[in-house]
Amino acid sequence: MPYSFDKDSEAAGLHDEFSSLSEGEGSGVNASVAGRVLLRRNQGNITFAQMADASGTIQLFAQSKNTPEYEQFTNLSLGDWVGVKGEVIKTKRGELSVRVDEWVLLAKTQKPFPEKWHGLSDQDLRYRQRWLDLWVNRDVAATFKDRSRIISSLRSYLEGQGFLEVETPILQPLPGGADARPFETHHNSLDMDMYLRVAPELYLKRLVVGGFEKVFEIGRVFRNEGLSPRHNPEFTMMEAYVAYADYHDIMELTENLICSLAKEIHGGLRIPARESKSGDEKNGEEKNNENSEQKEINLKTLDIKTPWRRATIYELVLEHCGKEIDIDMGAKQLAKIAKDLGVETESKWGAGKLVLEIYEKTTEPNLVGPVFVCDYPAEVSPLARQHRDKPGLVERFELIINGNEIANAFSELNDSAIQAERFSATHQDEDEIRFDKDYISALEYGLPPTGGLGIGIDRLVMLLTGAKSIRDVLLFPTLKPAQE
RNA sequence: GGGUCGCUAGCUCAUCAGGUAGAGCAGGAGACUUUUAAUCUCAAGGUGCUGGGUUCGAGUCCCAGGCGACCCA
Repeated sequence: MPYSFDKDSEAAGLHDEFSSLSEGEGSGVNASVAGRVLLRRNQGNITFAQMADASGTIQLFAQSKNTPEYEQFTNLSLGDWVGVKGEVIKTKRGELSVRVDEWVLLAKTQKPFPEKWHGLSDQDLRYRQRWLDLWVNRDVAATFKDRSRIISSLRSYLEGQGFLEVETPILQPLPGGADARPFETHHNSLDMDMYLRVAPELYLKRLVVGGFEKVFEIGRVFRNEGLSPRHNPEFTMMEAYVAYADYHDIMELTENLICSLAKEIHGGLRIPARESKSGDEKNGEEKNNENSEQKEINLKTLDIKTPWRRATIYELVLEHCGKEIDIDMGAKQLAKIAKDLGVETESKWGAGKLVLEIYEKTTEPNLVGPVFVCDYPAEVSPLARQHRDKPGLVERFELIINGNEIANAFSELNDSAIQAERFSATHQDEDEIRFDKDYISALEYGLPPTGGLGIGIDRLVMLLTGAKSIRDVLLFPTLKPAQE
């Protein structure tokens, strides 16, 4: 079999170029295409095959009288790779085709391809044999093309804003920057334990200390936690830091960035909307009794027109539960309010944790957004800077769109002494592994006022493509090995 | 970690109440000169996720385990 093939046309390109041919007409133009045979219909001295390449599908039209080795062509298996050269024609039934004047088998499939009509639907097999899923379920391939476009647009947007893209350590001596369980590993020749990063945050801020005023990183982070439709142990994070900026500036950056991506992917600010996970369950049952067209209508779009709402946790909780809460109330009173609202609490929790828990349990699940949820308790935000007006709070926001947490950001804490205290106050039960002396030392050299932003790329892709599970935006989601 | 559902031919699915499994497509052989999931004929294809148990007899019932999906923590 050949080592290369001289392909000059893509399936989709041929459809664009020759759509105006009329039935039975030849274009007089020769094309060479290559791809996989996905369907074959033998008809005596004539054979039709549907061939797919990365761009789409095109019909191949072979005839015994002018297709060399016609017999072998009629014996092609579904899944075989072929290269074909011939005139672009439209058949009597109006199907654009490449007439097989020359052809070559490029690779043979040794295993049967999935069924041509029902395809591959077993989720397990689809994830484990993604190479088949990509051919058989073409919308899967489309999602990953969108993912690539989103990341590429994100990168060029930030570069256009003057950001410098950097790479920081994935192997870290201390797992910092997020409250998550790390994966542990060991470096043999240094004979030291190391951790796969849970976030790049602390290194990126070191770089702002180093004078890079606008930096960002897109990279894999690892969290040793459970799997779910929204969690994978390794996922992709984008973090960006802007010197001299505060969280208000970051809200603007975030809004502009995401709108620019939505326009790139959808041509506007209407994005696919999923039914929110809570509350719709019962309605869903009623809807299921109706026909499937009704379901289609339920696939709404969400208009993310700007400006996006900015509201504090306290305003939002008041709106959704009618309860006023405040960080000044103290743990006792907040615990009582939590109890009234049916939120379970633990006695060791402080006021900040209680506020967060009340918000997360009663209010967050009902938010659709886009909304910037602002001003978290300091107690649960050890890397964010204290609020300029309100003691006990920090200048931090999370962005909710379509019921999903898309971004987390703050005015960065740049006071080394306060940061040292926060490190000590959190994770008391985990020894000193979270106390990053080296980072404190960097802060002692002076971090200018800085705004930072983190966006989970997988969730962003889910948002923009309408994917229901994170596994649908990861080519190879984490799975247990199949039984041998 | 808990609950629910699933696992039968390469793929997609059947098998009613327990009686040693059936179809479509794919793969093989053949027919057919414009098909669109082409059609038609013929033959072949199975360690029923694994391991135990109940039973004369288990894909089916029971227990344990594996993997996956969804929900909950």
